[in-house]
Amino acid sequence: MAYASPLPPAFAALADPTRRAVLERLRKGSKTVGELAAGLPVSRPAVSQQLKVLRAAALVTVRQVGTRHYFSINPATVLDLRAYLDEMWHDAMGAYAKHVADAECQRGRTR
Amino acid sequence: MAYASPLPPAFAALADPTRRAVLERLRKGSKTVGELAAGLPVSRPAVSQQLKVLRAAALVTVRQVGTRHYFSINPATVLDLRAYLDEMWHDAMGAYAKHVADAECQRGRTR
DNA sequence: ACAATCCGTAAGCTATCGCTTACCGTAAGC
DNA sequence: GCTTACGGTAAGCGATAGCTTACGGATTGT
Repeated sequence: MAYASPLPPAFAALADPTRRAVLERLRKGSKTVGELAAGLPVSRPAVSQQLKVLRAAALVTVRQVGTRHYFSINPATVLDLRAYLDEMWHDAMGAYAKHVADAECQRGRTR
Repeated sequence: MAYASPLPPAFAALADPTRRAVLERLRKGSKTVGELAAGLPVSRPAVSQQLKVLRAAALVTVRQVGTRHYFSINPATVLDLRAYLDEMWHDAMGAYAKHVADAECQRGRTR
């Protein structure tokens, strides 16, 4: 519990291919806006806008050095998303086990 | 590795609030379309369309009994998403550690 | 055979998303 | 002080997402 508030924007942020491509390029370390845009098929302002979304979702953080803005992945939010999916997986497995058990019980009764 | 192909639609599917609400109601066990729609602020066809998206993303499975369609969470895909985020978290932590080490080295050199 | 239940699909509309171009502010270098 | 590099923001546009209503197909029960 207590994962309600900040996660929806994070999941929404992960929906866009460009944003996922940005995150992929940040996995190995921080990069500037220009560096990111150079390796992507969209313009620099587009990357800047997507970084704004990623920052609002707390998926990345910025570190400014002169005029350069170095963006990095925020591991905490990634961990929160992972935990949310972990709980969902756990619940789904539990529900599946219960379903199988019920079916087994049903077979026993009608045997 | 090997998580490239099916995950993008799954992440995109998790972006919509209605679809996340559907998944939330499936955590405790399978439900029919009508049952899901009854607890949501949208129409039944809307739920049906969202279930189609979730099914295409392999996030849910269907089990048909007569005219009823029981939907359940597909734990395998949830696990795949979790693993992807796990790797991303791991890489991001590694990059951060390397960054800290470099900064430390830099301080030592200029001291 | 007929009525009722359950659900998927088609058509259409509105809102939002993501991109581009153009512009402006800020910090470093000569 | 002026120029150059770097990047955030505004305006505008085309494409897409998600919803609604209306319809049709399939199964169950009488």
